[in-house]
Amino acid sequence: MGRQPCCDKLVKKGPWSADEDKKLIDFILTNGPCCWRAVPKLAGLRRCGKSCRLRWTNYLRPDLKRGLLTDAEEQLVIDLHAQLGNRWSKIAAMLPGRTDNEIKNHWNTHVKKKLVKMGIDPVTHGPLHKQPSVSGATDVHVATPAAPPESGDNRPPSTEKESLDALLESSGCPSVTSEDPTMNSLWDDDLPVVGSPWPFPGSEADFGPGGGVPTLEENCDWLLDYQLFGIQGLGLENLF
DNA sequence: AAGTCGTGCAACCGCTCTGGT
DNA sequence: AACCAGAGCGGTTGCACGACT
Repeated sequence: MGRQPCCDKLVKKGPWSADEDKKLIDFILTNGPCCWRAVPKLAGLRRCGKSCRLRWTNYLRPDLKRGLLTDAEEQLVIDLHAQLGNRWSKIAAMLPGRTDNEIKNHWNTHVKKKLVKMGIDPVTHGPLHKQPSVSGATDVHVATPAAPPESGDNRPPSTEKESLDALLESSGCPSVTSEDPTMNSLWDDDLPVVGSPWPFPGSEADFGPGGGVPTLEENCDWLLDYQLFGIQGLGLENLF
């Protein structure tokens, strides 16, 4: 017996229209992000609940940063990937304003190639079997993996928290694994809920100008999108 | 100018995890 | 302990768009 489809076949698929976005935003702002299965029905959308959740978390969330990852962010992604493997949601949790999907895409389209070009295996972060072509190598620092990610459960070993701590310190980031609530919750597998403020101290210092949780001003692109929808005055200020 | 190719990103699919009963 | 439903995650796909020929 096959698995039951998560939603009926009448649901719309493909790109979201501005009107659908507006309905979803309107609903989430009023009711908060909960009960995703019920969201499309209550919001008047012919979409799968899953699709709504994805659209919100990857595109509509007000705390999202837009645009390419900065060098510092990319470096952190590489380091974290060396420690965590393909656990994109965990990696994304360390990069305020970035989504797992965005990081995953960036990894697959940019970083992978970059590492291969440098003769580094993007999976194990060790040297490739082929002799690395030194030409074209950049100054990207690659962490020595505490343990190569294994298929299936690639959770960090018990000493990994300490090694990541040292890693972040050495790369200019403050030690967040022991004091930082976000990092602690990360290791505790108890992440902040979507929509809650990021407890990420000194994020601008960590990620440079424009880093960290975007301010209202920094989200002007996002707000401009809303202006296009003509839905000003929805109480967005309550989200900040 | 037209066609082809490569790249980037949004979105979907299916599996796993988690909490409730 | 077993089962079920919903949520979350990671892999993959498909399309739009720009670069190149």
